[in-house]
Amino acid sequence: METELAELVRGVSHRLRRGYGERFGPLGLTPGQARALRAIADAEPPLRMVQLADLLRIVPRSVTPVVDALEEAGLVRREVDPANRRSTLLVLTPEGRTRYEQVREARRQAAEELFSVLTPEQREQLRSLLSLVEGRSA
Amino acid sequence: METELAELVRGVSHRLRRGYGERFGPLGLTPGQARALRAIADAEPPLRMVQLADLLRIVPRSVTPVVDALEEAGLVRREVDPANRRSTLLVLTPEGRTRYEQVREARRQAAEELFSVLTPEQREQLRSLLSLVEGRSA
DNA sequence: TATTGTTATACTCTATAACTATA
DNA sequence: TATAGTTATAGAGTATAACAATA
Repeated sequence: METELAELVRGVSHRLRRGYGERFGPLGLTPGQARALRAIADAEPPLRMVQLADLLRIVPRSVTPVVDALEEAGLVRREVDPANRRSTLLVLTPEGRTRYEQVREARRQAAEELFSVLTPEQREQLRSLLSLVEGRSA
Repeated sequence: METELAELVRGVSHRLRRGYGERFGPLGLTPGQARALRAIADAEPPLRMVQLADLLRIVPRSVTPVVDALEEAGLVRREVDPANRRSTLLVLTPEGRTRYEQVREARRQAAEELFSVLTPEQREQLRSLLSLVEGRSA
């Protein structure tokens, strides 16, 4: 019973990831990079590396190559925090802003495709149940 | 809206995988190996490599290292299919059977821990909704 | 010619440990 | 001494391409 639930979660997550991969590929981004770009774009004021790690729930070391890729692609700039020279601020470039809009649309399409079989009420139900499992307020 | 759903699925799946990893570690298995062991143990008659790949929804090439690990651990034996010498049959050893029982209990515990916040009715609801998304009969 | 499985290789995501610069 | 980030390294999971053996 619980086992089957677990397998279903795994399956849906797998499909989701695959859908993202296919849609982000043409944008030159992996799902992880797209996710980081989104976090950086939504942040105000600019994020530091540790904060991004927290948001993505990965260790700071694992953030480095992700930001490296975004920086090489010209989407994000690293800036030294004037207030604390140990810290790095992550600033979106104009190209980054444009790409982010495309990422957002790609995400929307992938999620829409996957969850299109559900009615709005069912989606809300699913969202509520998963929120409970995630331990956030439903 | 759909985006948030997607993020929730991702988070729950991540927790699930982490829970499995912690519990399978002492058994000397990665989550992927445990999953393959389960498929092999449940199969009757014995699976061939391609069939296992199909069940796990990965390409045959990716099955090879998983089965390598299970065979090195003495849990599974590769046998040439007498009916088709190109094929490899995957046979569980007695140790494999024992380990599989432990894996099953570990899985059960991990899933129970994660979904314990839900009532039985809510679990059934969640299972039903995810089944719809997975495109199987709810 | 098609199928089964493997060798070789590579990429994504994530982790731990040790180090540098700064506080 | 503690914090922010990096270099170095590793392991899990997955993929494509080329190939051998068999059908």
